[in-house]
Amino acid sequence: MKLSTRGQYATRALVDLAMHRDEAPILLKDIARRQQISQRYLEHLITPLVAAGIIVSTRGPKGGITLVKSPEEIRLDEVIQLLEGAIAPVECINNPGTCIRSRSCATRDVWDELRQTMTDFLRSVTIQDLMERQREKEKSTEVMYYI
Amino acid sequence: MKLSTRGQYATRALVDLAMHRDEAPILLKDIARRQQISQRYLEHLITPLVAAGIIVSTRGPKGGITLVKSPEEIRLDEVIQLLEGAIAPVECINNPGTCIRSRSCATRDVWDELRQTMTDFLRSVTIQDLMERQREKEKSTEVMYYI
DNA sequence: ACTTTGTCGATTAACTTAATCAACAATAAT
DNA sequence: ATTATTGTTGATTAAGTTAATCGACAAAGT
Repeated sequence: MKLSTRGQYATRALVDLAMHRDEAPILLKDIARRQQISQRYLEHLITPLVAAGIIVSTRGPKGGITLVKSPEEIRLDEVIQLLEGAIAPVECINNPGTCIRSRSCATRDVWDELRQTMTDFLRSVTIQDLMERQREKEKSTEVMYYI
Repeated sequence: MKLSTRGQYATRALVDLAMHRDEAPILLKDIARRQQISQRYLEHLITPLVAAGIIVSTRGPKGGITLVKSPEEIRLDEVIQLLEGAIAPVECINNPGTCIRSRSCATRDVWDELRQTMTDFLRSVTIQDLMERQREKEKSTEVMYYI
């Protein structure tokens, strides 16, 4: 019951992008360094975000990627769905055909309710929320050092 | 973000066991046939359930497995945890040491809230609930045939 | 031209999953 | 006692997935 690194990294990349929005476009290299993600790997995670119109990329010197959808409109369920495919705790939720028991299976109904619960939660969190939480965390850390 | 077949099959096996409780002990062979699970595979899935005291097994003729914990006391979060390990959408939830960002990572906090949301939902569902839902489904199916 | 920066498809090593198999242990029936 | 039945356990394996990495390429600014 794990999220792959694709969803995790893409989320971190988007928060990073939101936090440095005033310096856009941002280099993949910088996101990779700050978020400790392999740049080669990150390149592949960016593609679906561009395709979905969440970010745009510009090549060449002074290029990089830029957040175009506003952070409060980017919800985690969308990010996860884009990077990992449909949220579904079991295969038969998306493809009922893969199991002949689908129509009459009570456990399947419960997995579908679990899917709904997870989706509802993820939909309630935006990149804006994550950015604010991160700012808050960093502020606390400063205070900690101060003490 | 998938449950493995271990959790799915074990859940189905427990519901099957609850539905045939009056005929206990139940043969693994029969559960495997009714639930369309490989018997060889199922053998491995019942071990943790025995270890947790949810079922007991008796060998030899007239043997099989018997539910000893009552169905309304068996919660799905326990079943999933036993078969798949701790519920955690990302590795750093259980092992904060695997990622040095753990202490200062806002996304990690959100994954932990997701874990809590999932756990709460799974804890709210018991094998008894699933058994009743299954009975209800089978009743509806009969009516369907009737029409 | 040349450098910078993103894009894309192919490949790969490591890991996980979902089984399967064989040898074994316990128990009931005869 | 012997035999048939039933669960137990550890080893093995084929297939699939994950998390990268690599190289060749395309676009854009200087």
